[in-house]
Amino acid sequence: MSDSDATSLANIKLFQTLDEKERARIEQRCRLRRYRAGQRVVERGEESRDVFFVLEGKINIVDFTLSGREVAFDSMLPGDSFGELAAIDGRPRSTAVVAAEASTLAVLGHQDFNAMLEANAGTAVHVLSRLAEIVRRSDERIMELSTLAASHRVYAEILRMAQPDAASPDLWVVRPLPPLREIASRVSTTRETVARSLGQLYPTGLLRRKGRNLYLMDRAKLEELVRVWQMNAGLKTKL
Amino acid sequence: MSDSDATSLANIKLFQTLDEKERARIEQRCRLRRYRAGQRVVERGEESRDVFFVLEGKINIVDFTLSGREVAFDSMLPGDSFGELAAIDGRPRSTAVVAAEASTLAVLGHQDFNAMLEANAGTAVHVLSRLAEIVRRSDERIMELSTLAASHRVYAEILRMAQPDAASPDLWVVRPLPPLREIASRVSTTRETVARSLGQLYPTGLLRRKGRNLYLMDRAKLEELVRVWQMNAGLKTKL
DNA sequence: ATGTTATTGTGACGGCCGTCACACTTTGAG
DNA sequence: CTCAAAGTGTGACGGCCGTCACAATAACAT
Repeated sequence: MSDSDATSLANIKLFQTLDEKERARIEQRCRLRRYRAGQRVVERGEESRDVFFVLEGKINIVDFTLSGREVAFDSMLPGDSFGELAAIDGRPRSTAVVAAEASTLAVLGHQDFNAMLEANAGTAVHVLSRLAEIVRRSDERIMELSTLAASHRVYAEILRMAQPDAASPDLWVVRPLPPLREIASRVSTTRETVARSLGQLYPTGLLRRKGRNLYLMDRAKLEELVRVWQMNAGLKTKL
Repeated sequence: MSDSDATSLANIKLFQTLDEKERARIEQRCRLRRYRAGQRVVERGEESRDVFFVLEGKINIVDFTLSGREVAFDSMLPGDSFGELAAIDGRPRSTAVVAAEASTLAVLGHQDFNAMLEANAGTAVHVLSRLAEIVRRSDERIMELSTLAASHRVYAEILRMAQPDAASPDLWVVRPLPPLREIASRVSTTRETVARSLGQLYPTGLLRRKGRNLYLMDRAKLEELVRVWQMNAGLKTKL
């Protein structure tokens, strides 16, 4: 079985410190499951405690308000894992999980997972680091929700998504720009507000949109925008 | 040294699975530090990686906006620990830490802390559980900030603070009610909004205030209030 | 008591943004 | 190409709530 095989755990980040033999043992304890785009993997409040590893596809960690609005928490790509919380503390699932596209997952029971943690300090440290990263990101998001106006949260999210352009230096690009509705759910606002926020910056030349590409003409200036302005600091008048 | 001694780590939750000898070894590696009320223990962005254990007092995990508004994340009481994040992932402090009252802390260097994690699976699992709890709480707060109006976040916080009254059953009480400014910083709003939110419920009889006690006359109904109403659902008209 | 300070209640004002509505554009399937 | 479906831009409206201001009350020392 090659490392690029979709049925192999070799590419899962969590297992990088495991030796070949240990990994094979865990692999035997896993079940493979395939999901179609849009299919629910986990429901909020569920009692299952399995841990999942993404082999192929894209998985979204989300939650829903009573009125049906979606709040996005995270996205998982091949190599990532999720579901550790319930396995660790035995409590119900805190969020739902949806397959964003057709995906292949490996599923490990919580007993096997916890046994692995106890037997292998390296893996436990990996999980610790991962949770630490999640806590930091959550804290940052709470701060953004508490202090930044909606449009600035949009800009902050754009900055996080942007990558340096292959061709020209100093030019950053979000490619492909996801549907505005998705950006909205990541920063807890509406797609209309996202559209208006971006629209406000097109005239200034800071942002430029071409099809599904969004170019950041001056990343530093955009960062400045997000950093300096506080909530209710008079957005419109300062533009 | 007795277990109730303020210089002992015996009451620290993290160490509950350590045997006496191991604990004594860790204790030797700790330094004791005292803080006055209001004193900063850790600054956001700092490069230190020490882990702290609360022996006496009360410690607040907070962050500040550029305009000086405080955002409260958590409070630590004797037996609790904090600062694990930086020790685990080696990155700068994500939030500030302030002594809410005169406090005594034990401080452990990150090398000692990490060595303990590797040597003692039980303690590692404790830390994992603790981080899992933090992640769940953060997710809940993000959901609240994303979907609940400010006044409902206030009610949700009141519900979290309330304890059953010793005397009469079915009566819950927040005792003592902290300054409204503190509640405001926990749910990311202003003290004025907290005052108005509580004030809205006094006439209904759901809440009743006597000095520094806040009585919840009907906990179930208050929970219903928080659960059912969504943001912008027309608060005033429905009261 | 009596002053001093912290805390609380409330009014007024204004802006951000959620909601609804609808036209326009882009995308993608057949 | 053609047409349906998805995505986007924009206007109008209204309410929540952050901000400022100030009075009233509580808390607490001397």
